[in-house]
Amino acid sequence: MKRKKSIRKKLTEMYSLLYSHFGWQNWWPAKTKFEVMVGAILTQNTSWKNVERAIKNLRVHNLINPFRLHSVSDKKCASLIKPAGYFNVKTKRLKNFVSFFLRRYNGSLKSLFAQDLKPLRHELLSVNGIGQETADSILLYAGEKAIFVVDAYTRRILMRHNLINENATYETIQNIFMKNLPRDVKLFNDFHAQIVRCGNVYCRRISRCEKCPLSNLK
DNA sequence: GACCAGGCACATC
DNA sequence: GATGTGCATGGT
Repeated sequence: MKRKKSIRKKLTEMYSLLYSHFGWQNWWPAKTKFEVMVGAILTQNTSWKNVERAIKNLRVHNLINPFRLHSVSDKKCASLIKPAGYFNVKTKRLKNFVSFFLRRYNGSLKSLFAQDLKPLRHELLSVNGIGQETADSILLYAGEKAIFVVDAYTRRILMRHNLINENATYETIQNIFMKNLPRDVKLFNDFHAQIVRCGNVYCRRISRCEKCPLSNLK
């Protein structure tokens, strides 16, 4: 109980320090919910800068739309998302996801996100190319469901502050946030955004960095 | 030129 | 289950 209380305190303090330093992050950086989902796939193991170029290309060709993206050729799609890397794999993943979205929900965001969190997460994970982080990004940032996204930054920051060890699983890390914070979509949204911002702006290593707003975190 | 980036699936042991 | 590997561009 004591342990749990201290984790809760540490997380709260962490968010408070980040928020004071960076301000509200206004995530996810996308124009539409569908674009959030596309971006979530494109950003797999890739820097956001490169994803932005890919998304821009898709926008120019009017392909940020499930029906049009579904009918474009693989070759064309791959050429447009090339800057995001892994373009052949990601073309397949985008197509897999869009096929699922059209087949199961007729391309309707409303029906997709009318589903409850748990079954929808399960469904998303059954799509080849959508893993836990991608599914959770879609659920939180497009679906506005209260689930915490775990990524490389999240793992690193928790390790840096001794809240996990290096072999902690995705689920373990996710539970640290989910079980110690109020289930608040806005908080989950901005907390994860702050973590990414902090990782991008300051150090990317496990060791602490002096400029980091969390450097004085006890 | 090496190393890394907001992963994931698949093969192999 | 754990561990290794392929996928690929662009920045540092």
